Amino acid sequence: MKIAEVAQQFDISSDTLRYYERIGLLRPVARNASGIREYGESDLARIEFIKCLRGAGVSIEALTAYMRLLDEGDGTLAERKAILEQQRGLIQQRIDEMQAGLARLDYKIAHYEDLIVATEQKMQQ
Amino acid sequence: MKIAEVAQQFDISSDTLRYYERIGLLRPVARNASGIREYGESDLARIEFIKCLRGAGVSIEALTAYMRLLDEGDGTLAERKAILEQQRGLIQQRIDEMQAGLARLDYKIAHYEDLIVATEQKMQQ
DNA sequence: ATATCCCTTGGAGTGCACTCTAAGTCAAGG
DNA sequence: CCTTGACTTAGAGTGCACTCCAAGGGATAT
Repeated sequence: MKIAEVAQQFDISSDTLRYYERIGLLRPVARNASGIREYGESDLARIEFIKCLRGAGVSIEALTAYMRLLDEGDGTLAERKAILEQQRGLIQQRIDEMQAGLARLDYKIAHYEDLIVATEQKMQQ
Repeated sequence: MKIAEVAQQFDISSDTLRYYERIGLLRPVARNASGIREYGESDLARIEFIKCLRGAGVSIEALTAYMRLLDEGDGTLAERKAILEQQRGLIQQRIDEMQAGLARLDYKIAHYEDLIVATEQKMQQ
C-alpha cells in the first residue's frame, strides 16, 4: 500500500505519515525499486493503533516510547503495560475535566434558555 | 485581589492572567494608584469560568468570542447560547474519541496481563 | 516526447497557548 | 537609606504536532 492510500484509509496526511516515520514513531517503511514506501500489514496495524490513541490525546512521546519497547521484544512487556496504564490514567483525568466542562455548559445553556424566553416576553409588553 | 493571589487561587500563572487580558479574553482589570491590577468579583467569576472551559478543551478563540458578546449585553443572548452549544458538541465529540481510546487501552492492558503471566510461566519451565 | 501525477528529500513555516526575559517601578521592612 | 520582593511593560522564546515548500525522480497517458 502506497502512502496516499494509507493516508486516505486512516484520514491522516501523507506528510504526517512521513513525519511519524522520521521521528521514530513508525519503523522505517519498506521501499519498492523506485524508493517509494510500501506499507505492510504490521505498519497498518500500528498506524491504526496510533490514530486511535492520538485521537484520545496520548502524546507522540508516549507512543514513541511504547513503540520502541515493542520493537525490543518480550522483555519489555511489563514496561509497556506500565506506559499503557499511565496513559489510561491521563485520558481518564482529561475525560473527567471535560465532563465537568460539559456539565457547566449544560447548566449555562439551560440558563440561557430561560433568559431568552424572559427577554422575549419583555419585548412583547 | 492582586495577580499573585488570583494565580494561586485558580492555579493559573500570573503570566497567563496577563496574557488573557492582553488578548481580550479578560476585560482590562482595574488598577490601584500604583498601576497594580486589582481583580474584582466579576473578574474572578470570569476567570473561574474560563479555567473550567479551558480545562475542557474549549479554545481561547471561542471563549474570547463569548466574552466579547457578554460585554455587548442582552442583545447577544442567542448568539452566546449558540457558541456554548457548539462548544458543547465539540467537547462531547472529544470525549467520545477519548472513550474509544480508553476502551482500546483497557483491552490492551488485559491482553498484557495474560501475556505477562504466560511469559512468567514459560520462564519457570 | 511531453505532460501529468504521485512520489522523494531536507528543511522551513505554522498555529496554539502559553512562558520567559529584560528593564524598570513601587511599597514595606531592617 | 537600602534592600527585598512583588508588580509593571513590550516583546521574544518555547513546545507540541504537524504542515508546507522547493527541487527533483520516475512511471503512465496522449
